[in-house]
Amino acid sequence: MGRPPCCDKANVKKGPWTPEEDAKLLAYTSTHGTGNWTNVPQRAGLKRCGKSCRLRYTNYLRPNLKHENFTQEEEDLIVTLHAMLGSRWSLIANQLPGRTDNDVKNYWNTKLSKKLRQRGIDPITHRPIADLMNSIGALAIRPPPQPAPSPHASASSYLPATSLPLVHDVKYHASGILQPPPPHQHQQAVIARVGRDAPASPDHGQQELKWSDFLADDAAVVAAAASEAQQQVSGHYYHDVAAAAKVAASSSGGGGDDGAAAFIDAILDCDKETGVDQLIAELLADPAYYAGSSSSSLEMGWGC
DNA sequence: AAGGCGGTCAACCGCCGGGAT
DNA sequence: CATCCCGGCGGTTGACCGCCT
Repeated sequence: MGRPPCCDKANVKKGPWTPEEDAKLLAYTSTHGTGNWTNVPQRAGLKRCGKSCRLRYTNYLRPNLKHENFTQEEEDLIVTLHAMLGSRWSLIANQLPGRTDNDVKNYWNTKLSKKLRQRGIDPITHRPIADLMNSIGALAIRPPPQPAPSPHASASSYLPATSLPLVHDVKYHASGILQPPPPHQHQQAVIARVGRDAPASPDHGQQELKWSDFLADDAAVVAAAASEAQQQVSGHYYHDVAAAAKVAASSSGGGGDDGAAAFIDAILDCDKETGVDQLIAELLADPAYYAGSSSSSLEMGWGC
């Protein structure tokens, strides 16, 4: 059973907001602030649901919102963050000052996902569609699971083949939109910006980034994925995040934004708990990993 | 000129987490 | 501890607009 409606639907206006309604809402919020949305319609003289008022304010009327088109830099950041965070639009929007989660979500659904598809990238996994098709084909003909690996077996046996790059996926889609600079510099620059570009949080009701909120879920997914070596796609996704966080941590020099730092710390903690940190360390030490990544960009035809 | 069609985006819906009681 | 209520979130819808035939 879901929550009961927050207001009497029969007496509530729906649909597009009129300039008069906007003016009333703005006048109210400018003098009384934005607390307790349930009471706002009544006090502001609006026949709207409180929820509708909140949405109108946060998505359209709120000060400092940008209403112009997304810049190339913003596009790049959205794609990169989507690869790391998935459809956690509010988290992504937090990294784009003046943009709302609704803005980012709409822009992704209407423009960016298509753009990626046109470039041969699957917008859900952020991997080359050709690689995905290869993976599906490989899974279909893969022999039954082998007995448990020996204690000396390389951790990379749990990881995707080198033809399925890990953290480099971030570079993939980013460079699909931007003119790609040299791989490692670009990769670090984009990821490091997640911390640097955190909003200045002009109001006192600063919304603290809760990066760790989603980590538990992802870690659970990863743990399951790690236990099933065949489930390479989801495992791969987590490695993207963890490895990207390591890159960000190493490039940030340890200081910087609290939210991003907490995010990175939480990921590193998860790494230790799940043993993924060991896997990544071994992976990064494997020359084949780099060889695989460099060829992938060329395969995409974007030529660095 | 008009109807069809697809793209865009504001707004709504229902679920969830967390604080208050 | 259970329940209620609120704010927040992601997914979805539908109105509007421009382009094409």
